[in-house]
Amino acid sequence: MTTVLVCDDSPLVRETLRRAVATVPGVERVTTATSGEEVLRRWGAERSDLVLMDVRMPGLGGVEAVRRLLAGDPGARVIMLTMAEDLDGVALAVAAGARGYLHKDASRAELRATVSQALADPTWRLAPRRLRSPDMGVAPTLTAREIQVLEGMSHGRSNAEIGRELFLSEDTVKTHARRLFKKLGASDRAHAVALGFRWGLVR
Amino acid sequence: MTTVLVCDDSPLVRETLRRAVATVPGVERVTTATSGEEVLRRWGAERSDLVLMDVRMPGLGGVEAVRRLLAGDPGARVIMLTMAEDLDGVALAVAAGARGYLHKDASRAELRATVSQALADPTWRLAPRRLRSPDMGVAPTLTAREIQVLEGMSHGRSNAEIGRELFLSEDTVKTHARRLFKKLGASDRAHAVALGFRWGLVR
DNA sequence: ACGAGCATCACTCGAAAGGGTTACGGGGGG
DNA sequence: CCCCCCGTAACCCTTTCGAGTGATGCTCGT
Repeated sequence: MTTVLVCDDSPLVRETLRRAVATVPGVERVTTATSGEEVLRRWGAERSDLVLMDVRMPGLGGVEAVRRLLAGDPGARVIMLTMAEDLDGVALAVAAGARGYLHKDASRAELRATVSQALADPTWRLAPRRLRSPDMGVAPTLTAREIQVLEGMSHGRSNAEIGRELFLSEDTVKTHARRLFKKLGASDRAHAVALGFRWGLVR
Repeated sequence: MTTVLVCDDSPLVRETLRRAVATVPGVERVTTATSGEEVLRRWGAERSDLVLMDVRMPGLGGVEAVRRLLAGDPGARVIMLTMAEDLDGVALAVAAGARGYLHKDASRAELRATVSQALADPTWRLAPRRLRSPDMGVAPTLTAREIQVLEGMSHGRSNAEIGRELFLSEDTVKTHARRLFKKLGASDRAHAVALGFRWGLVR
């Protein structure tokens, strides 16, 4: 039973993809999920032969979802979907183990061809593109506090202001900041905010 | 001839929307565009009664597109489309003159109802939500240089590094930075990068 | 021809940020 | 039980930012 799982937070997009994938020869079942969390939750019970997942999703981003999925099941095949030229996100997802990516921009035919090929060849894999950092399998798993600090930064608040807001000392905020910089590989707060957006950690 | 213009950079989404809108009673023609630039370019030749436009588009963001469209034709009716909870973007778009917004998240029925209502009542307008800044009609029209500087920031580069990259003195970069901060209403580079992402100015 | 806006650069100054390091209590996993 | 990670906090020290101000040249539109 060849099953493909489509994961996208928008019902409109999800439905379109579901219908398109259903027409691929050999595909017998197309299931859908609305979030990375849902995919992970259901993976134990029902695995799929191929997962199409949006890079950009609220909550757990697509990149992080792939990472966790592959951590639990290294054999899972995932193709990332991307709206625009979200090269960073895609590169990171591929580095995290996604087999390839598709512009939603792709024509229906292109989409079907890619799905078809990925299903036919279990080892199929897009030639890795410019992956900025070779050891980029590491997860930017930020803690709750770190995300709060990152959000504060994305709203233009200084460390002192973030501290007041979260009832922390400025020094503590700086510690969280330093740690999240290291996790994200950011050189400063502006970079961290940018990476936060690209990873889907903040909006 | 009641015409609705659908603008989204993704063909898949665009087609889905086009088909959905076409089923709304009273709609006689649905045209599509793939970018804000295209909408503006074609507006002089062929106006539409209603525009559905994605907030998040490469190039000219949806927000800026609305602003420019309304600057040229204050009577234009625009409904913004948003993927996720891009509240900032939506708020800014509404402040810029969009009549309302739709989660792509919305059901087909909801979409049709909204389009129908907007067409029926030319004065229809969503109750303005939390618009963070009341005087937010101002455009974040960044110059090419300013965007280059903003992009540099989003890649974690210091002013000096951006200067070297663009063959400018650090002081010049700082001038561009200060100006773009003012335009965006940003308090620092991290905030500017965040706003850049929300406005769709950088990726 | 004039002003507006853009791009360029310089100088000062105070306020942040960021790196390094240390520390302590708590929770969870091996 | 011990170690690692998280959250909290502090200290030092250097670098960078960001605001303010002023100045010149260019181009475009009126």
